[in-house]
Amino acid sequence: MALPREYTQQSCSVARALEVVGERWSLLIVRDAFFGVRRFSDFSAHLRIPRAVLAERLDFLVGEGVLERGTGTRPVYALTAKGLGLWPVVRTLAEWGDTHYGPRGPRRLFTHAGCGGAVDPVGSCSACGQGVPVGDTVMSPGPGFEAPGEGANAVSVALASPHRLLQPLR
Amino acid sequence: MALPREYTQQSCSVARALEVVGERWSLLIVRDAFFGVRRFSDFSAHLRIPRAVLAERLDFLVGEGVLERGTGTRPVYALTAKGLGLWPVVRTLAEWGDTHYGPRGPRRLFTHAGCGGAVDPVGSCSACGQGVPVGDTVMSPGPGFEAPGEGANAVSVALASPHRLLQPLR
DNA sequence: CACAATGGTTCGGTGAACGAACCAAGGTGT
DNA sequence: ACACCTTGGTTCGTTCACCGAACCATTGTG
Repeated sequence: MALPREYTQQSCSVARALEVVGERWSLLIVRDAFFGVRRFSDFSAHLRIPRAVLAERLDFLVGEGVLERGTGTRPVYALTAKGLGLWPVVRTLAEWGDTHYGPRGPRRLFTHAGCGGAVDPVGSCSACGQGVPVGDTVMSPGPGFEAPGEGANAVSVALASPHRLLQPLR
Repeated sequence: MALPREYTQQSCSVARALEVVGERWSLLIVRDAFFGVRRFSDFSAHLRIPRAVLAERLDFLVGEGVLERGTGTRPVYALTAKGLGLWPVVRTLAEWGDTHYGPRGPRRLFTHAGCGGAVDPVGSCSACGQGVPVGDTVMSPGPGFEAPGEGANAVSVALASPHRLLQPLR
């Protein structure tokens, strides 16, 4: 009963959510999916995560309806509508991390693709006041961003330039 | 180097944040701190967490400046300003959990202590439009709330009625 | 056709989480 | 003042999650 992902005694939505995304690596996989990572090998290369763990996590997230897997032997993984709902979680975590562990300011900036205004964690544009869908959000390197070094993987390199969220990397 | 809480290869604020709060039980401890839980035994009773794990987590969160510990052999634990910054994370997680794993609607409602308006995950009051500090937020049972059963611990019982966030339970 | 890329799966080792037991100090009641 | 209870831990042996290395089958490319 006391399975490592579960919080069986908790009658609480935070616990229910953590049962899905609270395991080690899960939220980083979800984050990468928002950034447009789609392929097993790209998740693996970017996250430097053991392949067995990645496979298990992807399976589980697909099973919970957070991600969906394309067909074939070379499937792509994409966030479902349910998975898209995790953006405020990812974003608020990033903001907190930036504030307290980002000495040079935010690593990523998020702007509205249409008007260029800053998009807040729950998706409002500071310039035009509209709710901005995740897919209309452009992510750019911020002042705290560390450029990929020599020999960095292709995903890190691709994510080092402005890029729409959810846009597949390839 | 590949310590279980760390994500050493990640140049990312989400990863930095998860290094602090991403371990099993940490975010639930933080959640409970928002609810006003202050004592070791109360965290232990409410979370049903192994005591060694709780002690280690509290130590770590204190070390990271998320919580502070009072003096004496019976210390109270309270969120620091840094810890308070995690409220949007906790709240957005709860919202996502409510949406997808709460068949009867939200388990908790959050209202502005002054005017009674609904408070959104980043702290805006829907009635008066003001930013609402966490401590001015009243948490009440919502439609999806499950009342504590027979023999439930005192913390669950205390949290079953409307209560200001951060207000110590005792 | 040969080789590389891809998406896994298996395996043994290490460490985290677990429940049970123990312990020292402080608090409370008689 | 003393005995007992409560509190906040700490220790310990067991189980399992995560890890890195190795292996493998299928597909894609030159």
